[in-house]
Amino acid sequence: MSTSEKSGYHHGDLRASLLSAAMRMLEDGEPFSLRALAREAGVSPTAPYRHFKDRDALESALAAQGLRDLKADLTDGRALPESAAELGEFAVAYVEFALRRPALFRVMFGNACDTGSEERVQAAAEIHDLLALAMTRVFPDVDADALASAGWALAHGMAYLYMDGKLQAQSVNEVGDRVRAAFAAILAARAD
Amino acid sequence: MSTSEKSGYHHGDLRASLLSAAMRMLEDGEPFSLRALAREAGVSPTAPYRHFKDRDALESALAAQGLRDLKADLTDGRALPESAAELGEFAVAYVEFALRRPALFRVMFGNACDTGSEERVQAAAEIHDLLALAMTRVFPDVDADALASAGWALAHGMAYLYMDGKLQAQSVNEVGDRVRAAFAAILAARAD
DNA sequence: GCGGTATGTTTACGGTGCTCACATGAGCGT
DNA sequence: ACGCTCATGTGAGCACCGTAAACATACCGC
Repeated sequence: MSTSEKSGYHHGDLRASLLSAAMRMLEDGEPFSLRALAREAGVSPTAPYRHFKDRDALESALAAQGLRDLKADLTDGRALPESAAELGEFAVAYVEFALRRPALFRVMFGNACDTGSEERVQAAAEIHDLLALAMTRVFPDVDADALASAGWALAHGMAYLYMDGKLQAQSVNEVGDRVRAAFAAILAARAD
Repeated sequence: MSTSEKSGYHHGDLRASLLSAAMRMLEDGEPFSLRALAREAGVSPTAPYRHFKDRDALESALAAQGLRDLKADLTDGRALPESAAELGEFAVAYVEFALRRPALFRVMFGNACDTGSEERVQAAAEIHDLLALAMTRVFPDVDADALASAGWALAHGMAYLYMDGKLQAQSVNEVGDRVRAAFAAILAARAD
């Protein structure tokens, strides 16, 4: 019945077990290996290959899940931004997601994502559309593509700079403040 | 005399050979391993450990060199930006560096850089100062720290998004145009 | 019940980073 | 010129990794 059911030889729901073990390891900051996942699931080292062609395939599944989680973070309990301030909160949520689950974030964005995984490209497209929609809602007058790229890049860049320690802050709250401040500052700057 | 001098047992300038071999591999897109570097230098697999404590130490040396190269790209043959447009060119140069040498760029920025390498932290600080200086020159009226972070994050984010295929373009020139457009768009957007 | 197939196992290969004990030889003080 | 020392390079070996091929099991439709 449940995923914890074990019938001896057959695991029952190995694919899901592998994914959730991988997710847990990513969030615990442990590096994960296919063999470690197999160990965790109590299964032989090569069993994962029955469910994933190779490591990349498993990572793509993780990435897709992560992208869906990120989208949920950005939409649940929050209306689409209507003002610059709300847009800033959007960015804060984006960066906080990255800082809360940095290893997952790297898996989600940190490679060329060569269209191999259908669910992954779709999840990525949804994020892209969501961000573009948010930007154009708030600033309908400006070149939509360029502005959407700029907004995404700003949040994405701050996420990476804090994840990688190039920018530093005492707490997650402080990071949030800095992200808000950065958004406000660049919107206040006038290109004359 | 030159570094190609070999006296049999002793290599002569192994440290430099390892670094330049690693740099070449990074730029050729090959993944590099300490053992591969040793092979390249015609030396035993463990010889590199006489010059680098571990892989991270070697990567830190590469990162430091990369950061110096990036700084040179941003300063040589270019005055410090005086206008928003020149600031955009600054960002374009930053992104083009990342796209020209993506693997190196990841080594430079893609980890927590735990202050282990003196030359690395200094090189990183110089980049940081340079970018902050550029931003505050152009926009002296706005919160300097926040604006510097925003400008850096914008360029950094665009670099990553294009490197990782989340944004796409036909050519490097087109990427440059998009970066300029993104800068222009966000500077044109008004927080009301 | 039977057979095909999805799933898991075993064994094996070549690669990795890294450690430790050992070999070499360049440079220095005498 | 001699001999020591110590930086540099070697070799064997460990524990891992991703992946492939051949084999074992047991679930499911006929």
